[in-house]
Amino acid sequence: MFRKTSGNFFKDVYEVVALIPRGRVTTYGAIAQYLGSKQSARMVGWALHQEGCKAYYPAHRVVNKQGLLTGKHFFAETQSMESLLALEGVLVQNDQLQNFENLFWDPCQELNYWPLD
DNA sequence: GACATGACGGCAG
DNA sequence: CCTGCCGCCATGT
Repeated sequence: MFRKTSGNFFKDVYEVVALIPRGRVTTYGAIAQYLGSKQSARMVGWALHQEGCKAYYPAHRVVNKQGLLTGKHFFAETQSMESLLALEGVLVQNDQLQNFENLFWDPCQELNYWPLD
């Protein structure tokens, strides 16, 4: 289940993102850590770029460690991250998540799995 | 097959 | 406090 990166990195990212509860958000680093490679946060963002812009899954719930919407630029204006998040009750101001630490959803914690690290 | 790049993050200077 | 570099993995040229 917790298979490491074996070409399924995208799949794993997709899987984790899909598990993000509505109205909550997570970070690239958190997902990367959950996948066992906390240092490959870049890959997470890259993975989202592959399928994220298609709006097939809530990529808008994934932000950077600062709670900043770094990827909003890749969303269509009609479905901007801010709007989508706002619909879920998540307040965003100037690309910055409000009350971010309270909305933060850590897969390692919520999924009851802690990497051996 | 090699080099450059990307929605990041942590640490060093 | 701010700037810069390295690491990580997969994709594109």
